[in-house]
Amino acid sequence: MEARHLRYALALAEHQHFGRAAASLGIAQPPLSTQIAALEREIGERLFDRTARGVFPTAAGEAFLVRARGALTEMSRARVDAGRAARGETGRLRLGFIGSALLDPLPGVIGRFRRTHPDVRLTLQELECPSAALLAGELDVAVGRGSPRGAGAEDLVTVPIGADHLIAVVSTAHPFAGRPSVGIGQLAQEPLVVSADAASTYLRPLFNPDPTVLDTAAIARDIHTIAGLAACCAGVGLGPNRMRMIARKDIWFCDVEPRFRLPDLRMSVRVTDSSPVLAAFLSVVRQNCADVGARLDDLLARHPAAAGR
Amino acid sequence: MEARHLRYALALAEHQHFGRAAASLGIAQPPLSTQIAALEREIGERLFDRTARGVFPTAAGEAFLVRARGALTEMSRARVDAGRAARGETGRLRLGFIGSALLDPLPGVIGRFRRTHPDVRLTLQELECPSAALLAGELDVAVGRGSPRGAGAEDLVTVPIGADHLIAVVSTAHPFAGRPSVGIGQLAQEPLVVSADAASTYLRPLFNPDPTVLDTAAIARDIHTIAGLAACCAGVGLGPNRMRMIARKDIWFCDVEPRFRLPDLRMSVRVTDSSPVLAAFLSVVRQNCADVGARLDDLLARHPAAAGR
DNA sequence: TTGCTTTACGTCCAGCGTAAACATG
DNA sequence: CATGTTTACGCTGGACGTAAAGCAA
Repeated sequence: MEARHLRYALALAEHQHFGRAAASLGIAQPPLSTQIAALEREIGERLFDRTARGVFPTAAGEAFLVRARGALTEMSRARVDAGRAARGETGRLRLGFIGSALLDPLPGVIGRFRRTHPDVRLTLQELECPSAALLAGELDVAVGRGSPRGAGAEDLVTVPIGADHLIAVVSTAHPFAGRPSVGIGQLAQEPLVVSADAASTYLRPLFNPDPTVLDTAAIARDIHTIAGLAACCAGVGLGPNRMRMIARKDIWFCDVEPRFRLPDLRMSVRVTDSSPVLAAFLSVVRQNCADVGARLDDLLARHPAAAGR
Repeated sequence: MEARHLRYALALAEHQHFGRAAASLGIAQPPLSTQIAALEREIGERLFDRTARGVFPTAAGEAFLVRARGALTEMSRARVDAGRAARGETGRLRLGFIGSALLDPLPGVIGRFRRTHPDVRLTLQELECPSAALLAGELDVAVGRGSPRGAGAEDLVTVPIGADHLIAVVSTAHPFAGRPSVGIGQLAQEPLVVSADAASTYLRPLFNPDPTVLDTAAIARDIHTIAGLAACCAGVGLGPNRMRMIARKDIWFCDVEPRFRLPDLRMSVRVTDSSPVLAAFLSVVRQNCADVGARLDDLLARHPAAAGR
C-alpha cells in the first residue's frame, strides 16, 4: 500500500465519481479505476459501492478512509515538523548559567528567544560551574566566567558575551553612601564582602601589593547575598557593575576608582553540537550581544572538529 | 512523498547503516541511498548525518521519523479497520423492539452478539411500533408483532423469530390460582387485562362469537403492567407464554384451553441494507433461532431489490 | 441510447540492480 | 587500504494514457 492509494481513495470518496475524482487528481479515469481495484484487492475487501447514482464507500471503506486521512495528515506533518526542527523552532535547549548572568545579558537573550521560539523546550538552571555540566553533556549552553577546563574542553568554543567592571555596594547608613565613587585605597581599610572565586582569584591583583585583605573578607555565594550583607553593614560589597540592577532601597552603589575590569562573562557550547535549536539560540545571541557573531564565526572556522556546521 | 520513503527512512534509522538497512528492506544499497536523497530533497532538509561511525538522524530527521511511524501505523490500522468493519466487528446497529421481546428471543441473541462483537455500538430502544421507526430510517433492525405496513414496506424483509401462545395470569388470591389451566369460557366471565393491540386485533377471534367482552377489558402498555394489574386482582391478565419469565411471587400463570396461538414475533430489516454489522447480527440470529436462516435466505433470494447482498 | 466503469494494450517513467567512483578514517 | 556511501547506467515493472468493451438505467 502506498500513499498514492490513500490519496486516490480519498479523492474518490470526495467526488463520488471516478471521472471527476480522476480529473481532480490530474490523471485519466482508467488508472484511477485500476489503482482502486488494486487497493481493494490488497485490503481484501470492497471499499466502494459503484451504483448508478454515484460511488459510495462501504462500511469497510468508511473505516479505511478515516485512517487514510490520518495517515496523510501525519505525512504532511512529517514534512512540516522536519522543517520546523531544522529551523530550530522545535526541540530542546538546556542552558546553565551563573546567577549574576541573569542580571545583564540573559534576560534580553532568553526573552527574545522565548518570543521567537515559543515551541522550544528551554531548560534553565542556575549552577556554580556551568561549564562542567556542559562538558558532562548535561547542558547545551553554559554561561559562566573564565574558560572551561578539564577533559573535553578542546571540543568547546567559548566567546565573551559581556564585559563588566568592579563596583562597590554599601548600606545607606555607611559613610560611603551618597558618594559616586570610592578609591581602592579606601576599600582596603574596610571589611569586605566578595564572592568566593573573586576572593581566591581575579580580585587579588586589585589589592597588590597586599592582597591578604581579601583573606578576611566575608564570602557570599551570589551578588544578592553580597548586597544583602552590605545592607547589614557587614562590610563593603564588591561585585560587577550589573549588580546595579538590584533594586534595594537600603543600599548604595559606588564606582571603584580606578576602574577595574572583571573577567568577561563567557558563553560556551560544544562545537560538535549541530543542533538547529542551538544555532537559532546563537543567532539570537548574535543579535543581542555586539561583536559575538564575528568572534563565534572566527572560532568555529578555526576549530578542527567543527565539521558539521 | 510515498509510504516507501517512510519505510526506508525508518529502516535506515533503525540500522544506522545504509547497507544493513537496504538488506533488511530486501533491496540493494544504492537504491536506498537514492531514495533517501530524494526524500531529503523533497523535504528540503537533511534528515540523516552520515558519519564514519554510522548514520544518525538529524534533529529534522528525529521529528520526521516520529511522524513517519505515525503515518505507517495509521496505514496498517487502515487495513485492519477495513477488515474488521467488513466482518461487522465494528460499526453501529440500532435495534428497536417491543418490550415483550426482551423476555424470549432477545436476551440470547443480544447477549451472544455483544460477546462476539464487543466493539459494535449497539443501540437498543423499546418502542410501541418498531417497524415504523425502521421504515423511517431510525433503526436497522425491528422486532415486533405482525407485518410492517406503510410506504417503503416493500423494501423490508420480515421473518418470524419465535412462536408463542396465550396464557392467563392471575393474583395468587384469585380462584384460578393453583390451577394449571383455564378454559376460554371461564375467561369470558372474568374482567380481563390485555394489551392494546391484543384487544383491538388478534385476540378478538378467541372470543367469537362475542368479542365484545374485550371492549371492557383493562388496557396495559406492556406485559409487566398486565401482570401487575392481575396481581392487584384487577382482572385476569392475558398475554404470551413468555410472560412466565416474570418472577413475581404474587401472581399465578395458567395455560388457556384450548391452546391459542399468538401472532409470531417478527424481525424486519431493510433489504437494501448491506451493512456487515447487520449481516453479523443476522448470523447470530440464525444460530439462536431455529429455521430463521433458511427463511431469510429464501426471502432475500426472492426479493428484487436484494442486489447488494 | 446514454453515462459511467472496467478491460485491453501500448508507452514511458521511475525505482531497482550492477559496476564503478568517491569520501573518510 | 578498508569500509561505506554516492554516482553512473542499463533494465524492468508498473503506473499512466488511449481506445474499446462491458454494464446499468
